[in-house]
Amino acid sequence: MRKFAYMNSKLQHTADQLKTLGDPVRLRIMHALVRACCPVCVCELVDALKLQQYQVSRHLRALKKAGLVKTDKKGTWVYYDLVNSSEVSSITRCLEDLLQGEQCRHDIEHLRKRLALREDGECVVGFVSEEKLNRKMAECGIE
Amino acid sequence: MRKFAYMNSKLQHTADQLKTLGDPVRLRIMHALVRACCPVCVCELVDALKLQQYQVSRHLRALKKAGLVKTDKKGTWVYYDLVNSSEVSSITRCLEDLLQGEQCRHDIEHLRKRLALREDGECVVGFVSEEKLNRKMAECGIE
DNA sequence: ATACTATATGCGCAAATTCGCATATATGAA
DNA sequence: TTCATATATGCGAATTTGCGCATATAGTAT
Repeated sequence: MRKFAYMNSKLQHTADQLKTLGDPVRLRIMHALVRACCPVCVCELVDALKLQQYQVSRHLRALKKAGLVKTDKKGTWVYYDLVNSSEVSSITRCLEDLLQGEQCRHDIEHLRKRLALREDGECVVGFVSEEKLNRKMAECGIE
Repeated sequence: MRKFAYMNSKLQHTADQLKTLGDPVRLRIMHALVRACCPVCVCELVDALKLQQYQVSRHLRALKKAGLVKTDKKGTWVYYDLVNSSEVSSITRCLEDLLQGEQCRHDIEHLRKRLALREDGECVVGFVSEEKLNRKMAECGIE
């Protein structure tokens, strides 16, 4: 970002947030967090979105810098969640409108399977293969 | 924008729109259009936002490319207005939330004065000085 | 201590964006 | 035609961004 007269103003802050959202991967991450309705850790997002770990990590950092997500570290795992503010709520409401329909359906489906691997609501495995995911789902009798 | 596997998808389209909005000047333009509740021409925006003509023109082009605004040419004047779609409505609703309060208040105030110079709802002057604007407002007994 | 795993980040390159300046285009008037 | 005005845009330099690769950091377990 360049220097503007109104740098650091709320207007600039809002612009930064929207600009940060202006990326397909970050939209997918935000959408996943909205739909998950709970904090999600990096490895779960990596599996759900089928991206490289460094990609997810870096995009999450951008979202955090923009004040859109917050972190909660639990041991080795870092859980990301939407910031709880009227500002971010307005944005996520808009995203739900814009991303409705078929968009990101695969992400949400994969995320659902991945979250099923949790124990006591906590992530207990790292990056996981597609096969393991499906095996686990079969075991649980889920779909 | 770079090439993605999902280039040209609706997801990319949404990302493009949000990215386009991720600029203070473009936010001010969008906000002005929302508040104006009517098509506004370039010279009116230039006066309202106190920016260079080429700046406003180029930002408007970006907004148009992103499918956020549309144009209606009447003689030399080109009127810009918000695109009428559920998509854009969702976005403008969000912007109203995010930009509420003191933000862009000056823009709206200036725009109001500038629109008072219209005759029969049409723009009849080009770029106008601050003094002329205030004189006209005084004549009209407005404010 | 070592090994393993989850997450974060430094580096470098290529592509994209922004901005100011100048100028082009287009419409209307004299 | 010529002039004036409203709008759009080509150019080039500086900045920013996204990505891949490799690696660093940090927590856990043995």
